[in-house]
Amino acid sequence: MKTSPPRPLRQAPVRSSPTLEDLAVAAGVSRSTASRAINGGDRVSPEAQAAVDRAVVALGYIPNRAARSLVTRRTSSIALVIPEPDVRVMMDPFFAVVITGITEALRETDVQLVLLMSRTDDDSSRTLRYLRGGHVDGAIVVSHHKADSWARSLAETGLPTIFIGRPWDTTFDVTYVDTDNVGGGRLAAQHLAGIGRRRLATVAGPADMTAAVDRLRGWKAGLAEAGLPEGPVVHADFTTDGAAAAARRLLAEDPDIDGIFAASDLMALGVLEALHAAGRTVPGDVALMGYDNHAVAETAATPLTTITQPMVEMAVKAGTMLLEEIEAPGSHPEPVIYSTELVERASTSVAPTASAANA
Amino acid sequence: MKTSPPRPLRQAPVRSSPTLEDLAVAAGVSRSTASRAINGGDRVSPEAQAAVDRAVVALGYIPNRAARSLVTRRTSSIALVIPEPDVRVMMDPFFAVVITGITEALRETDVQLVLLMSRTDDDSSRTLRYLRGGHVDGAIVVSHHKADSWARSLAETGLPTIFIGRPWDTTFDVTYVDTDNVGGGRLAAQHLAGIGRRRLATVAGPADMTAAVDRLRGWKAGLAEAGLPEGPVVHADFTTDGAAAAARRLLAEDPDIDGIFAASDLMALGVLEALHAAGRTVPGDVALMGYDNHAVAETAATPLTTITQPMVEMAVKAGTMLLEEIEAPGSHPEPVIYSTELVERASTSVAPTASAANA
DNA sequence: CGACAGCGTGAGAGCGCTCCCACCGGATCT
DNA sequence: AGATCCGGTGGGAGCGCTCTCACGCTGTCG
Repeated sequence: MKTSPPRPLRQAPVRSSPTLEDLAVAAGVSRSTASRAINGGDRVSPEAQAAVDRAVVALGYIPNRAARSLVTRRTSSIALVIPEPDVRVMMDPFFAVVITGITEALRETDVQLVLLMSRTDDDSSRTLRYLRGGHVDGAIVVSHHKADSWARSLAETGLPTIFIGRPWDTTFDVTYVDTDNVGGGRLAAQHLAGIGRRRLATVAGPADMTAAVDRLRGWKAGLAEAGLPEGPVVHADFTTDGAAAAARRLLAEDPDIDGIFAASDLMALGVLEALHAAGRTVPGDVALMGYDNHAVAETAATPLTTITQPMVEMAVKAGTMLLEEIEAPGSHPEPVIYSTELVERASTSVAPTASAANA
Repeated sequence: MKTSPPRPLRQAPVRSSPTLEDLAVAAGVSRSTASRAINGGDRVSPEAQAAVDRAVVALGYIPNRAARSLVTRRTSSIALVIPEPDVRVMMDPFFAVVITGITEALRETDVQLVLLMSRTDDDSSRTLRYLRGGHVDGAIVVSHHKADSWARSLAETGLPTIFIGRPWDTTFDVTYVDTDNVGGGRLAAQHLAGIGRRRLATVAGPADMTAAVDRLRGWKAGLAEAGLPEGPVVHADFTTDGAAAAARRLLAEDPDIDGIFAASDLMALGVLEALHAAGRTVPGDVALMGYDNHAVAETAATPLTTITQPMVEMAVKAGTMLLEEIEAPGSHPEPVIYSTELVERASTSVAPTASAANA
C-alpha cells in the first residue's frame, strides 16, 4: 500500500555540509556533547573530545554560523562604518591603515569585518538601521565632521561602538581612540619657531572637524609658548587645490611670511605649489610643514617635514577595545590618545632647498 | 495545584526587537502572510500588504538575518578576499578603488561586503575554510601572484567567484575582470618611440605576476611594431626602492638609454631618483613612463606620463558579475577586459624638463 | 448547477544550533 | 550507612524565519 510517489525533497539532495547531528553520529556521542566539544570542551571527557575532534576532521565539519547566531544572538562580526561619500577620501591611505589595524586585532578570533560605507545621506539611515538591526556585535566608526549624528544615534542603540578620532559631540557616553592633534600642532609651532622663523602662518583644516580644530589649537598654544604672535590663519578643506588657493590668500595678506604649517601633507603640497608659483623657495624663503606623514610627504618635490602618528596601533587598539566591550558590555573605557612625533625633512632644513638640485 | 514557582525566563526579558510573529499580530494577519508581504508581496491582498507595511513602521521591524539565512541558505553577504600579507600593498590606492567599486555595485541590494585579508599563509587556509563554510554567497578575489591556489581551490568549492585581475592559472573554469595590460605596455612603447626615443629599456614587475608579465609582453610587441630592438629588461618588485636599484643596473648595463618604461608609477619614482642621482635629466636625457596613474604620478618632482585604467568601472563590474552569478549560478560569463589610456605629463615632454623651473 | 480553476490565506514543519534540565554513577560527606 | 555532590551525558525545546501544503472563497465554464 506504500504506493505514494516519491515526493520531491523539499531541499534538492545537494550534498550539503554535515550538520552537528552528523558529527555527533560519526563521533558516537549526542548532539549536546558534540556541541560542547566544539565550543571549548567544558565538561567533556577526553575520550568524547577526541572522538569529536576526529569526526570534525573526517567530515570537514564547519558550524553553521546562521544557526549558531540565531540562538546565541551573537553574529561574530563587527562593522567598520565609513561615513564618507567621497572616493577621494577613501583613497586616503588612512583607511587602508585603519582596515589593516582592525584586521590585525581580529586575528585569532573568528570575528569578521563588515564594511559599511554610506555614500549618500540616504544610505546613512540605511546603515543605521542595519547596525540597529543586530546584524553585528559592535561597530567602529571612523569619525569625521559628518559623524556627529552617528555618535549619538549609535550610543542610543546601546551597540558597542568605538570611534576612531574624537567625535565632535562628546557630551554623552562615547569611547574613542585618537591621536594627540593638539600636541602635533604644538610640535609644528615649536619646530618652526626653533629654526628661527618668526612670521608664521597656518593653513588649517575645516573648522567643523575635530582633528583640524585640535591641530589649530595646538599650533596657537605652541606659538604663544614661543612668545610669537598668533599670525594669520586660513582654512582649507584638506585638499591640495583648496590649500593652494588658501596659500595665495595668505601670501596676499602677509607677503613676509617665512614659515607655514599646513594641517595635512596633501594641503602642504598645494601650499608648496602656490609658493613656487609666487617665486618663493622652500625652505629658503619659507619653511613649510605638513601633517600625517603621508607617502607624498616623502616624494614631494621638496620632501616635507611633517607630523607622524601611530595610526596602525591606534586602529589595532580600536579593534581590541571593541572586542573587550563586546565581551564585557558596560565597561565604558577611557579614551586613548596616541602621541605624535616630528619627522624632519628638507622643507624646513636650514640648508638651501634641494628641489633645484637637477637644474 | 499550579504552585510551580515562576521559572526564570530562559531569555532575560530584555526588550528585544520585534519578531515576525509580533509583526503579524500587530497587522492582524498570519505569520505567513506577514512574511510574504515583507518579501516582495507576491500573492498578498492590497489590504494585507498595507496593514503589514504600517506595522513594520510602527514596530520598527527588522528581519532577523540569521533566522532567514538559516532557512534560505543565503547569507546576503559576499567576501572580498585580499591575499596580501603586506600593509604596504594595502596602502595601494588600488584597494580603496576596488572597495569603492564593489560597494557601489552593492548599493540598492542588501548584500554586505565582508573583508577577508590573509596576512600569513596560515590565514590562507583559514580564509578558505571560511569561504567553504557557506558564510558568504560569493567572493571577489583580488588576484596577485599568490592567488594561484585560491583560484583553483575556490573553483572546486563551486562558490561563485570573480577574480579582479587575471589569475595566473586559467586552465579551469574561472571568470575574471582585468585591464588590458598588454595594450598598456604597447601604448608605452608606441609613445616613447613616437617622441623619437630609440634606446629603450624597461623596469618590469615580478615575473610571477600576470599584470607584470602582460605589460612586458605588450611593451616588447610595441617595440617590435615600431621597428626597435627589444632593449634591456630588468625586473623589480613594484616598490620604489627596488626600482631604483634596478635602474642603476640598467644604467650600468647601457649608459646611453634615452627612454625607460617602469611598469608602475611607484617604480617610476625610484627610477627617477636613480636617474637624478646619476646626473641624468628627465625628460631631457631620458624620457620616463610609469603605469597606473597613481596619485604620485602627478605630484612627482617631474610629473609622470603614465597609463591609466578604469579601475572603478572594473570593480563595479566585478561586483555586478558576482551578483548575477549568485542569482543564476552556472552561467559562467566571459572575462571582461578594460582598455587603457595614455596620460601625458612632463616626464616625456619634448620641451626641457619642468622640474628645474624654480631653480 | 456541479466541477474546477485560482487567488489569498493560515497552520505547521523544520533549517542547525545552543542551552536548560534531568539523569546517572561514583566519590565525598555526615 | 544513607545523604549529598558533581562531572559527564543525552533529551528536548526553541531561536525567527521561509516554504509547502491544504483550505476556503469567488468566479467561470461545461
